Amino acid sequence: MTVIRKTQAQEAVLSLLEAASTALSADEILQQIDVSVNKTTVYRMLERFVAAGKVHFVTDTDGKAHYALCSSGCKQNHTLHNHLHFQCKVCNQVECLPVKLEVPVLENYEVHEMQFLTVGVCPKCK
Amino acid sequence: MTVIRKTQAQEAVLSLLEAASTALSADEILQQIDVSVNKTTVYRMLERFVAAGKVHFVTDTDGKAHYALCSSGCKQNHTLHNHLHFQCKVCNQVECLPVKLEVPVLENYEVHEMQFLTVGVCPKCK
DNA sequence: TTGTTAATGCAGTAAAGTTGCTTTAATAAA
DNA sequence: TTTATTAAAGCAACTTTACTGCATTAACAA
Repeated sequence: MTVIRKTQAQEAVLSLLEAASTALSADEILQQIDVSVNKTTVYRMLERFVAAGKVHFVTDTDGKAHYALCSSGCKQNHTLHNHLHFQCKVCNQVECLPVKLEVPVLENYEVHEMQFLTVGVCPKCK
Repeated sequence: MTVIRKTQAQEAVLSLLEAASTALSADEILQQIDVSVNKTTVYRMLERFVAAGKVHFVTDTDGKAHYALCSSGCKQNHTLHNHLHFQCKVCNQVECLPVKLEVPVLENYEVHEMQFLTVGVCPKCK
């Protein structure tokens, strides 16, 4: 396994994700970050974090990916993220909800990941 | 409500979706359709079908939308599609699974839609 | 048969993300 | 502390998916 180096950019992105109350898109990260980082760098970084199991993402209905730190309970069953996400149609933010869904075993299927998304209007935007 | 007219292109897309065993992307529809239809037309058509509740879609992890006909059991609880989908990492196909997930009521959230996606390797590709 | 307007086609555009390649800098080794 | 290695960053060009505006065509109701 290749080592992940402690760079200014990576630390900045990680602390952004830590402080965030919602799952951030690459775009949101680029807007909110206080150090100068290239777009490609952010994408590659997130890719590494996901591969390392530090971060997971959900793709919203518009096809945009939103990234969030993996919490302790986040991937209980191996690397599966069986918790619910919510996408607000008004503010376009996506958040992880502390709600786990039970999924029956899918005979003959090999399941690696899960992305459970609910869509509507969040409490703030109602 | 505006009327949906019975055009050659729309009938062709609908019968493609009917015959399909997987949820089709706009691209797959364009490749498989036997009449000459413009890309934009397909997108607008699908948009209409979704608005009319005839069709639903799931966005895969890569951000691409896959469309499937709504079956009778598809939207029992109003317009929610609380069944599971499966995206195969090998053949990149997405299918509707006859598995419904129970979602607890989300206090203070207004839920309009759901997209439940599992990702891995399908029986055919194993 | 005709008028209305839903649906189509075309061209151009936009957003999200990726690729190839070079350069920089974090870290291990000397 | 210096040097070597290579992970990470930066830049520019590109791909894919999808959308927009506008002109044209063709369902279908009257």
